[in-house]
Amino acid sequence: MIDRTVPGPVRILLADDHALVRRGVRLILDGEPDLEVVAEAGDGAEALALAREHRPDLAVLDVAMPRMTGLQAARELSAALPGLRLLMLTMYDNEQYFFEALKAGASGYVLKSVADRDLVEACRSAMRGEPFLYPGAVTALIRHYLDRARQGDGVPEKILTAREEEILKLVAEGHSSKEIAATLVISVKTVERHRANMLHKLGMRDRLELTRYAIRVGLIEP
Amino acid sequence: MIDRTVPGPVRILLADDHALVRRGVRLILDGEPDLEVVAEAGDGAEALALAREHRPDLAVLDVAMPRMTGLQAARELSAALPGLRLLMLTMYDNEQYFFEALKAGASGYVLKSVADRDLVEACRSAMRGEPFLYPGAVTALIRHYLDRARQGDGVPEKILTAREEEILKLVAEGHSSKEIAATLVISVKTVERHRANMLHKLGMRDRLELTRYAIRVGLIEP
DNA sequence: CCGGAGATGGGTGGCACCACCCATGTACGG
DNA sequence: CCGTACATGGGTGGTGCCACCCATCTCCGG
Repeated sequence: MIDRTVPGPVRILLADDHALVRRGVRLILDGEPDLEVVAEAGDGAEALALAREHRPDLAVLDVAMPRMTGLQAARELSAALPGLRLLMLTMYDNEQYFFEALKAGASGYVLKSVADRDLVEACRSAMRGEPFLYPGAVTALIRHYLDRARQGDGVPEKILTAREEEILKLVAEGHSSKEIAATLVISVKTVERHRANMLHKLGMRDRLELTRYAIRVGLIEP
Repeated sequence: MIDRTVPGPVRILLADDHALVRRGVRLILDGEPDLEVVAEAGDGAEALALAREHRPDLAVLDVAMPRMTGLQAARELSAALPGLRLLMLTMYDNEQYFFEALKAGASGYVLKSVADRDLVEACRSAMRGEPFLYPGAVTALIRHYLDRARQGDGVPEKILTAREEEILKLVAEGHSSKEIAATLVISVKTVERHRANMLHKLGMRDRLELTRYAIRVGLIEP
């Protein structure tokens, strides 16, 4: 554990599939004396590898990345490097994914559209162990709390399981049940079973609606 | 017209809905002595207004922006400010889109994923009146040229007809052929005919791909 | 230790989608 | 005035999606 009483700069791992965004984030963060980007990853898998290598203090992760999403990466990183702080960076102000991010162990959630204003502060908050919530997230949090208080029931519950999300991603990318079954080495019926469960859970009618949902929540790009 | 024989820095209008991307692009461009960002817009409409106000030499436009897409903005800007150079910035390496950009009057097309490397060079190419094409675009261009050379016909022209676009919108919103037929007061077969024509034109396989296409080009929201 | 949740797999049937085939009418430009 | 593009409509057949039904196995928590 790094001795935070005599702090050097916070060592940051940056993961985003767009070099341009990485460049912007790096310039913003490296402009601060107490923050330093030590590694850049272009996808979730690379982030995981680089985190193991560089042991950063903080990981700033894009939610939507190829191969492994930022949320999956966050879960893996949490498990692999327990002391690591996590900050999610996203294009979409989506309530569901905001809660997923918190559950995946993220300390904060910053919208790309306002990131130039909030990002540095979010990093510092994360390192102090405090959550950082952009204003829209606070609104979502309050609305969600009120909703549950009104209905009187329990925790937000994860809408989709990890396996379902995996299959949703493939469905939304346009793969047929047969293709997905081949990819995951399971039967077509199981793929259809998962897809049917998702349709039921989300109150949707077909894979087209699932696709738009996946795009909305940032699981895939159009 | 500015006198390019005694050039000051190229005055650039930057339009992207993500402040973070704008920040990155601005830092990259302002780091060059011959380039200067004079205005930033968060969407296409704002870009149009700022272009009228600042009369920049070059506009760097994100393809996907809220309210008015970069392509729409490019067309409007071309019409409003004939001398203006245009450079499109995009997340998607999509052939169709790339040709739309060229048709909208863009001098170049740069992928965000490689923009930190290519962007400055693309700006200078645009100001010299030369096209800038990232390698993938060159490949697409050659393939397209060969396709047309083989078939012996002319310019790409408008991809979809007005009626097709109308039907695409409904398809992408998730309506079935029967519903669309009822809405437009035509037969189911005609709807299917139009849809099949679109699939053929765009080289796609099913309505799911059509949906993503519609989202990409800003015809509908996810 | 048992119940629930999750992942796995199978069968049947209806319907939408999609790829082929065919045709007619209109409008516009060479 | 004729060809081409566009919109219209019909038929046939294959395949995938989706809604139902059924089951087994594992894992975790009460």
